[in-house]
Order: sequence, then structure tokens, then C-alpha cells
Amino acid sequence: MGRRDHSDSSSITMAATDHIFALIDCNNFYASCERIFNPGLEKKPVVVLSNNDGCIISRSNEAKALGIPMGAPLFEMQALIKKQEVKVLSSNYALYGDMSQRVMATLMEFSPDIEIYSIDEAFLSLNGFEHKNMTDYAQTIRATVKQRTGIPVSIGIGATKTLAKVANKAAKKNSAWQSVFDLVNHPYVDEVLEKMPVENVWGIGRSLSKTLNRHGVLNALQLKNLPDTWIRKNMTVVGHRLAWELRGISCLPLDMVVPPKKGIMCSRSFGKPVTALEGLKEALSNYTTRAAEKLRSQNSLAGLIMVYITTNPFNDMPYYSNAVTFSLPFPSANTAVLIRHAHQIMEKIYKDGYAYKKTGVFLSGIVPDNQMQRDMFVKEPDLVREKKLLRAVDAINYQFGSDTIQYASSGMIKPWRMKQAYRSPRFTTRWDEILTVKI
DNA sequence: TCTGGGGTCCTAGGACCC
DNA sequence: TCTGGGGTCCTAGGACCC
Repeated sequence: MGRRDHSDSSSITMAATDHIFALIDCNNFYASCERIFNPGLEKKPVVVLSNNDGCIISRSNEAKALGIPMGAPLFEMQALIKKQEVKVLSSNYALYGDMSQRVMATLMEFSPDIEIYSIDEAFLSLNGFEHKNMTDYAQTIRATVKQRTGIPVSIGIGATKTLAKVANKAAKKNSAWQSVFDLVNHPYVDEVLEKMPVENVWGIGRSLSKTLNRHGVLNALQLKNLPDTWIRKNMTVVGHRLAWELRGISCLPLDMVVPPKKGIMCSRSFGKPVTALEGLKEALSNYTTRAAEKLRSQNSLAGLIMVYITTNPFNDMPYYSNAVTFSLPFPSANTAVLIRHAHQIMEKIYKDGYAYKKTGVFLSGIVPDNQMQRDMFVKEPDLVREKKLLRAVDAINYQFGSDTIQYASSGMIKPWRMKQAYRSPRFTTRWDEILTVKI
């Protein structure tokens, strides 16, 4: 997300001048959001689960201290959770999305140049603020976010985005720094890099760290000092950029405008397996509706639609998965059209006799909805009317809650719906679930 | 018997991120 | 019993063209 699209992918574009980047990162974001509305969670181990209550995807510091790993399946942790009285919550994305917007709105007051990198992270450019004490300024940002939203953040400052990431990790690690670390005005950058394991560097994943370790590269400083030729050969242009960033040469600019998505995915695991074609089509209708909404919200049309189904890959039942892509006669953002094609694909890939765990739809071949390719051999629908209708439906669903108006093929009972046994109320986005205070 | 080479476009798959 | 979802970028290799 948020990466620059280099026209020549094998080249490295360097920044002309010195930069100051700050990376602001919400601490244990989902767990922190839950705490704000439920003070009973304060100082207690808290974990938030993935969709369908499958894995642990956010942990409070207390939960981390108990040794609960990121991404652990819930059932593997049940004994520990019970013994240590860990508080467990299903994920509540309506709440997290809304809290994220509040945090980002606050950050924007501290610099006009901001890149919202993910739901819980943003880069700020602090160019032009050189006259200020960076650490003090960052502490002010931190205090303001905390006061307005209740969310604790950590801030790392560096000459490149990658160094700001390094600084952010350092800020979290050493409590003496009070969640702020400035690597621009730090005399011993190399010492900090030397203490950072290479697998913790932004952009170094499992595979690359294995290769690097094999060549004796264990920390970020060693990576920084590798010969360019070796890096280019073994780590492609991505690794090359990364090493330069560690050397303080900015190659990853701040992306302030959000480019439209090139692909839109919507998929969910089922609460319980689905065997019948009708159930799969019903779930698929719902997911296609969501995907089409996302498509319209960025004023795009999709030219390709892919549908896939899969059984559970983890158990030893007979496994089956399949996916088929279909090229639409002309690009569309019309939910009804997309559902019709999605269903046709589903009928093709469905095989009787399997217990399906998941289905999903992926829309790609994205084009802006105002410069659609005209195909003179295909009869076009009345696009203006269609757009008006869809906008009206979107507006109603936005105001009164999604699925206020829904397609009949989406079903009413939805027995396949994902598990959310521990979900907190949508405090900030639903009037009927707003927080009440008893006096 | 001899059997080119270079360019572009597209796709699948891998790797990474949060 | 129980294992998330949604993105981006890069490269290699095949198809196709001249």
C-alpha cells in the first residue's frame, strides 16, 4: 500500500535534498481502540481476533509479555488465555476505521505533508520544521493524539522512510525514550542499526532474511554496508533501494495522494462450512456487493472479475480449490451485473460433495468511470441512469447501515456468516450501539 | 545440412506489507 | 471442533511480431 509506481521499475530515484520523515504508529492499535471504550480492559492482557475469530492479530503489551505470538490461532492459545484471564475480542473494523480517521485528522494539523500508510500508521514530512527540536515536537504530537483520541502512538524520525521505521522500532523498545526516537539528530546511527536484527528491517521478510543470514548478514548495519553488486544480484532493485535508504539516501518519496486501487478483493471464511451451491452463491452475492461499493467509492469500473472457492486447507478432508477469471463485455460497477457474472463463474467452478470454507471475488482491469472504452459492437446500458440509481443506493446504505437495501440473491438468514462471538459495540458509527454512561 | 534475434506485452507466481 | 483479509511490486517466461 502506498508505494510509488516507478515508471522504470529497475531504476532508483533519489531525492534531491535532505529530508526529515516521521513515522507515527499507533501502539497495539486494535487492542488500544477496544480499551478506550472499555476501561475494564486497562492494564489487563487483551487480544483482538481476525475475522471469523480465527487468529490473534492484535495484543496489548500485557498479552505480548505472556508470550502470545502474533497470528497465533485462537484454539492453540485457549489454555493460556483461560489461565491468565486474557480478555478476548472479535475484530470490530467499523470502530477501528473510525478511530483511525480521528487519529489521522489530528496528525494532519502537525504537517501539511502526510501519507496515510495503513489503518494505524502515517508518515509525516517534517521538512521546514528544522528550527524546532524534533523530539519535543514529536512529544507534542503524541500528547495531542492521546488527549483527543485516547490512542497511544510511537514516533520515529529519520532521513528516509526506512530510517524512520528503524527509529520507530527503537522508540518502542526502549522505554526511557518515551515512545519518541530521533535518528536524524542522533550521533550513533550505525550503533542503532547494528542492534537491529536484519529481519526487522522494513521490506526484509522471511525469505530475504534467510538468504541474508546464510551470507552472514545478521543486522541492519551489515545490510547497509553490503556491496551494491551483491545486493542487486540477490535482492533485486527493491533491496537496492532499501540499502540506500539505510545509508540515508531517500529513494521512497512521501505519497500524499492515494492512487485508486488496481484490484479490489472481498472474501471471507464461513462460520460453518457450506456444501450447497445456493449457499455459496448467496455468500458471493454479499461479497460482490461489498466489492462493487468499494469500486464505486473510488469512481472506477472493473473489466475483469475473478471468483474462487476453497475448502479448508488445514484439515485432512478432501481438498479442492478453484478460481476462474472472466473478462466483462464492457467495464462495469453495477452490482447486479457483477453478481450475475460472479454467479456464472461459481456455477462453473462449483463441485458437488465438498465442504467449502471460503469464497471470494476479485475485481481488476480497473478504469476510471468517466473514460470508459467504448465498444461499438456491444449494446451499452443507459449508463447515466444506472449511475444515478447506484449512487442513491450507496447513499441510503451509508446513512442507514449497509444492507438497508440489498440484492435478493444475498439472502436473509446468512447461516454461513462469519463468527464474531466477542464483538464490542460499534460505539462511534451506530446510534443504536453508542456508549451509555451510567451516573 | 543449414534452422536468428530482438523487442513488447501479458500473466503467473513469489515476496513483502499491515 | 477451531488457522484473516486486502493490498503492492517485481521478475521470469511464454506468446507474438517483425
